[in-house]
Amino acid sequence: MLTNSRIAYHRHDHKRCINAALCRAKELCDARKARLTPIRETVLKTIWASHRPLGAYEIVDQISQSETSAHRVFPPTVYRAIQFLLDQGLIHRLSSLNAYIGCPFPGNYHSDFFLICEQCGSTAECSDDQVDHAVIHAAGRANFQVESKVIEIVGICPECQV
Amino acid sequence: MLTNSRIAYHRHDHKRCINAALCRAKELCDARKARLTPIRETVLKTIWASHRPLGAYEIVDQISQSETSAHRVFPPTVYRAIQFLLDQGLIHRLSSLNAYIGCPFPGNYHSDFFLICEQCGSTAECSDDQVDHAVIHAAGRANFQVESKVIEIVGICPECQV
DNA sequence: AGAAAAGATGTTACTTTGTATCGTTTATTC
DNA sequence: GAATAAACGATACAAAGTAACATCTTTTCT
Ligand SMILES: [Zn+2]
Ligand SMILES: [Zn+2]
Ligand SMILES: [Zn+2]
Ligand SMILES: [Zn+2]
Repeated sequence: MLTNSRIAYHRHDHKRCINAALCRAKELCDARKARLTPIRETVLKTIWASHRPLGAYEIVDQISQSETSAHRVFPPTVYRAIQFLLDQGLIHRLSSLNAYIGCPFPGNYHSDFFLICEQCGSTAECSDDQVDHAVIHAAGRANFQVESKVIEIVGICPECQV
Repeated sequence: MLTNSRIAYHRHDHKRCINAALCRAKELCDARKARLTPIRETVLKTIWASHRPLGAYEIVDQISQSETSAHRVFPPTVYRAIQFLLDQGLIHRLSSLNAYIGCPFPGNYHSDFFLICEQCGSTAECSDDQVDHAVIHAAGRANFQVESKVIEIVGICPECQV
């Protein structure tokens, strides 16, 4: 099972997460000749501010209030950056929260699911063959051909358990 | 595996689905001393008009335009009915679509997931122990304690496959 | 039966999330 | 360097969901 749960749910040097994510994003965009423009990078950095999913308008507010950005930023600008980052697989959308979170393993194709802590909000991403197989097998019994899946698990993370 | 996929994706006498759902709803609400009021029943019937998930405002429009309802119905009225039906387990919400669908097996506790056809929109509900176990097991490896899950699979239903 | 409490609905106004559109700017291509 | 494509700024709007309050209905208690 591929997961960032060991990091996401525990004390760690989060600057390294941010740096790694930004570096990897540049690499991938370079390789794909996709343009990681300043706003797109700012949005990505804002989303990576923590391991908690961030709403689009929270991103708008964060960026508008930050020192670095001279002027206010408008929703369509942020949504366009979000769309780009989704297309590049650099972030994911959590449907059950209407929020966005950075992908810890972009590039490597993975069919992922999310563990969302209802206490602290921290969210880990996982990729597990057994879950995939179970879903595809169950769908197959209904003669249903799987294209994509949304799997979002809500519960209590190791740090928040008594 | 418990599922209504045999029915939902194929020609069938859908009036029986509707009748069964309404009957079962009355039974359950009676047993629980919950009040299945006229609006609540109308909303349930409207959602059960097909096996395709229906948005809240589509429900508002359907009911407002129907002969039977004298006057226009407002969003909060519908949302309150939706909340009641969700609480009673008579319908489910599909987060990835912002839409609602009738539950084919209310009463029996089931941890369910959905197979959403991207062609025709028809959606089946499934409940499968292997999927449950795979998810709980994967979460367990991250020391994550599962409370609830959102599993929505998008793909092609048997009828829509070439 | 009648009063009081609880539950449900009607209505207005509002919040949150996400887009269509159009004009302008910046980068790429020829 | 002109033409084309891509990205951004800004306004306005659509879609999904809710807060608040008045009114009406049902249930409960005396
Ligand atoms: Zn981190
Ligand atoms: Zn937690
Ligand atoms: Zn049916
Ligand atoms: Zn179909």
